[in-house]
Amino acid sequence: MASTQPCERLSPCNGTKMDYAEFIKYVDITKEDIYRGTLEENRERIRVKKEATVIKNLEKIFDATLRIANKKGFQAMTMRDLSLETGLSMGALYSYFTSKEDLLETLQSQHRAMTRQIFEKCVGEAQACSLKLRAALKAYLFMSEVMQPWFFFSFMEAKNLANPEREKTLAGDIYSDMAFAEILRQGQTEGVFVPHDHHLVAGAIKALLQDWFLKRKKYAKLNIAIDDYAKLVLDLVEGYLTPPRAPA
Amino acid sequence: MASTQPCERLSPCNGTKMDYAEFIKYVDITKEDIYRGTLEENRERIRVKKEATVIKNLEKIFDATLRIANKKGFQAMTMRDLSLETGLSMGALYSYFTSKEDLLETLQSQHRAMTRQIFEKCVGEAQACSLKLRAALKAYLFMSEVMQPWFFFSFMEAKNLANPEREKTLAGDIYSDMAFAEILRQGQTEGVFVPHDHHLVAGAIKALLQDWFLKRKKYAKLNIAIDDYAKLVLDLVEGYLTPPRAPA
DNA sequence: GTCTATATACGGATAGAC
DNA sequence: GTCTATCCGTATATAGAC
Repeated sequence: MASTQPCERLSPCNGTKMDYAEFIKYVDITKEDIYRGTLEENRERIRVKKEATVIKNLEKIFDATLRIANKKGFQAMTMRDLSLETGLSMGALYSYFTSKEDLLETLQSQHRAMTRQIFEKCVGEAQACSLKLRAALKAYLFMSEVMQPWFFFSFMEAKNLANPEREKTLAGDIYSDMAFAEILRQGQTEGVFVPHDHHLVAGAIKALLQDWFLKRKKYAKLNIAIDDYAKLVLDLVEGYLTPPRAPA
Repeated sequence: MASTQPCERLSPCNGTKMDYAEFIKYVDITKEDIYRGTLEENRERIRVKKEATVIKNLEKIFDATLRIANKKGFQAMTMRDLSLETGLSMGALYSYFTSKEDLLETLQSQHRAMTRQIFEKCVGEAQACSLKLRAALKAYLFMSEVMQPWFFFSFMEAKNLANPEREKTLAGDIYSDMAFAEILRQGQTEGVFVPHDHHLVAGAIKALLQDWFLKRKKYAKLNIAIDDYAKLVLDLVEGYLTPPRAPA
């Protein structure tokens, strides 16, 4: 709304030095945009009219669902659990979605929309391959931290989706794999990285990044900060991709 | 039974060159021992007497459970699904466990017993740290391949367990983390590896290894062989732990 | 040991009052 | 918009025949 110049907008992509603190601010802005956007799309299914009410309750419902489902699984969560946790009655819940499965799909699609949009914005602008790699890596990692419950949920419940939705989630996963692989390919072409299997290394990067949101508690217990973790992954990958200095 | 000398037994640990093919033979031997052992332990709960029948049906039940649950989740699997898939009636099923939850726990404990025993046997004998690291890494990876459904199941359903069992599974996970960390610590002490955070790097190794059983289909589609994957992980980790050669 | 038939309860979903 | 009360299918688990 405020007339800000483009350059005023935080731009985490242009920096190899971006850390998590900077990233948070950037994401909080865009997350609301996306959230509101998705609600518009799904407006048909929602019987409640007043927008403020919808936003408030949907957030309650999403939060509660993620909390319960990430503890004992979405299937094991009953609508009565959800009713208790949100403070909304069964009837009220069902005015925000048509079925339990519908709720699952909405959550997944919301997650896809958020991640894809943020990820693209973060990686898009970067220039040199090595910077691009760092930008993509941090974008994914930091995103998974801000939205940890979403990432965890999406990963764990992906296989339980029915087919049209299952494919979409899979596609989203492949998409980020491809994004990494493409950066690697480009880097190899330019001679910045040593020859390697792009898809294999891209997969390894993703595996390392996903571990952060899959085992968040473990890392908290070990007192490992996210910026340190980002550095480890970068060091591992760059050590592999960057040729050891030739003897003088 | 046959009087074989100890040295005749396959010993995958002594080799940096061990590959997957060798490993399979080794594991097939021990897996049956363990299997039979666990059955002895749980004998009380099982109402069926004839041992051959028990073994045959338990294997059917375990296989079917893993197949169904890994597709749509253990909670979503009904006992009728299981009855259909095994060819056993509901009544027959319940003579092998007391409840659905009991089945879940039996599976998890069976998995813990198998992995722990094999892992220890594989790592125990190795000597130098760098060899030990390779042995442990391959032991875990190859094990997860031979018993992929078990590993996948255990990972995905861990959070759905009730507390006494949940703790045990967590402990098993920490155990292998510690095993790696201990090797790393020793290696650093001996000056073989550069200084690093043992637990952090151990976690990274595990993350890479687990990706193999979590996304087996992806790797199959990419035509990546397990021995190649082992090499990638080793290269990544050794590149990080081993100092770049000093300029001549 | 395994089957069929069934008791019992629980979960998803809705109707209709407020 | 939200609640309470309730319907109905389905899931776990068992009883008892063979």
